[in-house]
Amino acid sequence: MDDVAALRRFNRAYTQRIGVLDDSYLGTGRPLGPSRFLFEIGTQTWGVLGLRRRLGLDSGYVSRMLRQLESEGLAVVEADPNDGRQRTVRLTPAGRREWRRLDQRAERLAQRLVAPLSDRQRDELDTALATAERLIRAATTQFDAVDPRSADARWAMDQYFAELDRRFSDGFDPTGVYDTDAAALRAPTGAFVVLRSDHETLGCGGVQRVDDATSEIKRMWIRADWRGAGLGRRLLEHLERVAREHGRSRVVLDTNGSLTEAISMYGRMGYQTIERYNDNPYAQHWFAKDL
Amino acid sequence: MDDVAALRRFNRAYTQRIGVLDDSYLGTGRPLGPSRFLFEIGTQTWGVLGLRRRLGLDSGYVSRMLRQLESEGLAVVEADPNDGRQRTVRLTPAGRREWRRLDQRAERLAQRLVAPLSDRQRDELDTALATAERLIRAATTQFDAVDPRSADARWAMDQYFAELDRRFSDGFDPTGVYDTDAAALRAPTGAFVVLRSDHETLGCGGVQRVDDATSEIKRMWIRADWRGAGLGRRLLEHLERVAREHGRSRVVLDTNGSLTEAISMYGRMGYQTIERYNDNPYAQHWFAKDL
DNA sequence: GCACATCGCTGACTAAGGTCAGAGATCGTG
DNA sequence: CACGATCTCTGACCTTAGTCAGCGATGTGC
Repeated sequence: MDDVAALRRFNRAYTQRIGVLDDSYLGTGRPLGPSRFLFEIGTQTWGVLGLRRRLGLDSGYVSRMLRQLESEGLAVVEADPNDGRQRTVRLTPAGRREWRRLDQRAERLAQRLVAPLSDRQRDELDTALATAERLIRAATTQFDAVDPRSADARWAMDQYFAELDRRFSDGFDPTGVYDTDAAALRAPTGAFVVLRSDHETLGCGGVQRVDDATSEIKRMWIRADWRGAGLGRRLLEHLERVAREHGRSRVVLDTNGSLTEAISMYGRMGYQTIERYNDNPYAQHWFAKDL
Repeated sequence: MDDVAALRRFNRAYTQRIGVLDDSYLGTGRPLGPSRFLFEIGTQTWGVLGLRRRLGLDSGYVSRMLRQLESEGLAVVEADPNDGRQRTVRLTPAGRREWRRLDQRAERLAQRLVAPLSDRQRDELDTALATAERLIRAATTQFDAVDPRSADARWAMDQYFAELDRRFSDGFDPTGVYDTDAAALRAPTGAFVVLRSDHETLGCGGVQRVDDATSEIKRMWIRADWRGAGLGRRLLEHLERVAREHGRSRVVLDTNGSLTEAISMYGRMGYQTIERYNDNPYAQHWFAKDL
């Protein structure tokens, strides 16, 4: 298996050198942990719980770091107005200054690192790293089952509907679909998943029951700037797997003629054109696949 | 300066995920330090001093780690036969087994990471990472002034002479040049530098005095598999800088007609053809540049 | 053969980074 | 309003990773 040799070679070469970027946290008179944490807070107000989950840190450890940042006047921790158990954190002006300092340190280190390269080489490096980042993020994108009424699901669906509205010749009217979806795209007979990378939502999709043997795939959407990274294929495979887990032997879906990329993907993935099976006014093509 | 935005974005995306590759050292029932050290020893016999320098570790810390590896029967530490103060270390069969285990762990982690990608995407990732690795290593290559009689210098010159022998139509006879170079390419009137990346030597080059106003550039060589990464240009600039530091206002050099890449680089770098200035039997072109 | 440098080892020490259990406050549900 | 669940915080504790000074053995230059 030489598949991953390049990855491993790169990793060894990289961590030794660019690990230096993390050293930008050093020499700030503050240990690495709190520095990194401060940097992660950045300019937003975060729920402490979410931040902790994202960084995978222990509750006690985070609490102590917050006390330290507070005592240095860099951050303020307040109760979450919606949930008195949770707390939120944001940087004070002094904290933001410190954040900028760290940011500039990292910037300078990065610049010093590429300084010996020619302009053309720097462009080449930019391109290579952007490509690698995209692929690595695509590879590590998570498919999370969520409630269709959750904030993430709602956001993704809104993006999806907005795009439909732009692309369909007569626009798209989402009236009523939230409620329908909320009921249909849930366990035990349905599901809704969002694609997540870092704290970004990259896409969504759902399945719902048609009859005991059949599920319908709905609301499949990938963010425009993430298309072509293979996420659509993997999402479709994922939803088919979910349908199988629901005991179905067949999936169906409908689509509008303007969604050409989607239509060609369905073809590649083994979907066959079938007769109209519903009265969706926006649908112009109907597909099915045996699982 | 958006120059380094891609680098920084990549770094954030990468370290969070591929940092996982370093976690392959974890769960071995041994702390990270000794594991990493064991892996670094690998299949060779190393001088403890060299290993320590390479990894930048404290003498006491290393000593303790060696005692631990010894007590677990993974490594043997012996006196260096050439220097009773120094010690050497190598892995026992059990140590090599442990090394293979770590290697396989990292391999599996890397494979799992890229598993969701299609074959085409994996190829794309390989290419992007190989490009990035090459550029990053090129950018961080060190130019170290060394004695021309040192082992590294000797190795690089041997490579260089072997290549000349292959490329010159009548071959190349290095008899006597080692002694001449040993005298000429040294402080205070000369210099010899080797290009290093990790523990590899990627190239070499030297300058020697011609007269108080003039230095000659000699033995410029870049490893064949590292050409095109801009190292030649940087080496030439480096040697010109050294000549300036020696108070020279002009550099000269000679070359053989078969070294076409070198000749075109001299042209790009502002060198002008001049008359024969020496009786080097292999030289067919002579160049000069005012500093 | 002497002075001095170098190398490895040991003991003593430290900071960083983190884990764990339990207490107290608050929320959601019936 | 009672009950269990959830979140934060604190105190106690631990390992890891590393530093530093000094000692003894060995090498190098004169």
